[in-house]
Amino acid sequence: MDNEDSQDKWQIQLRKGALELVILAALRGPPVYGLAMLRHLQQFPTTAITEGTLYPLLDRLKREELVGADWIQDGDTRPRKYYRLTAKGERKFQALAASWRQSITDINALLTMPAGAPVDTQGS
Amino acid sequence: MDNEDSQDKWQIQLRKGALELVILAALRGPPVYGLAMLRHLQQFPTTAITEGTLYPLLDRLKREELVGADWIQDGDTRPRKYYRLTAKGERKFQALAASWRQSITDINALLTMPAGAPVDTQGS
DNA sequence: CACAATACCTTGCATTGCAAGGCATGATGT
DNA sequence: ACATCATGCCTTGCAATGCAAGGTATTGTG
Repeated sequence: MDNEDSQDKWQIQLRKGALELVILAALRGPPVYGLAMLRHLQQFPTTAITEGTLYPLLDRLKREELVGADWIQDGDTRPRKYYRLTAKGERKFQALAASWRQSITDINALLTMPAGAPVDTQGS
Repeated sequence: MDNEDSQDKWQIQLRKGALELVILAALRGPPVYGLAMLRHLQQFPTTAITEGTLYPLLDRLKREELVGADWIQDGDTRPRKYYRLTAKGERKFQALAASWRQSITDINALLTMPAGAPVDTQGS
C-alpha cells in the first residue's frame, strides 16, 4: 500500500503532483535547507509558494521517506535543517517527471481539440 | 473583485487551473452535453474525471458566467443540457491558456535546475 | 409490470494551499 | 548586560478542491 505504484489515479492529479515534483527536483543536487529552497522556488511565479505550504509538504515527503533531513552547522551560523533525496525519492521523482510529461502531452492535445468534432467532418 | 483579472495568484494554481482549462477548451467548438464531455475527457488518463467532479465544476463555471447552458431536445432522445462558452468564458480561456504555457515553461526550467547550484560550477 | 441504460445532480469526506502567527537562536548596538 | 532585529523552522485554522457513492427522472425492452 502506498508504494511508488500509487500513481493509480495520480496522473490525474497533476494539481498535487506539480508542487511535489518541483520540490523533489530541487533536491536532486546537493542538500538544501528550507528557506533557501523557498527562495529558489520563488524565482518563478508558478512556484512562488510560502512557508506555510513548503514545510507541511516537506513533512509529508519525509513521512513517506522520499526525502531525508539532517541538522547541519555550517561554520558560524546557527544549524539548519538540510533536506536531501532518498533513493526512494529519486525513483519517485523519475516517475512523477514521466507522468508530468504525459500530462503535458494530454492537455496540449485537448487544447487543440474541441469536444464537438472528434475525428471528422471537415469537407471531404 | 473576481473579474477576469483574478489571476492574482492564479498562475500558482495550475492545480485548479488545469481542469478548468481543459473544460473550457472542450467547449470552444459546438455545444456539448455533460456525459459527452465526460467521455471526451476520459480519452486521456490525465483528465479522466468522474461526474462528481464534472458537474459541480460546470456549476461553478456557470455561476461565474464563463459558460451557458440550454436544454435541447435532439430528435427522439430525452432532452440534454448543452453547455457552451460565453464571451467572458472565451476571454478566460485565452488567459488560462497563457498562464498554463507560462507554468510549463517555469516548471521545465526547474526540472533542469537543482536548487543547490544556481548558475555555475561545472569544470571551468 | 420489472429492469436496464442514459443523463443529470447531490452529499459527505479527506486532502490541499495558504495567511497568519509563534517559537528559538544568533548578530548588532548601546 | 540588555533590548532589538533578522534568520530559520514549525503550527493553527480556514476555504476550496476532487471524488466515491448514491439519488432522481426518463426512455426503451421484455
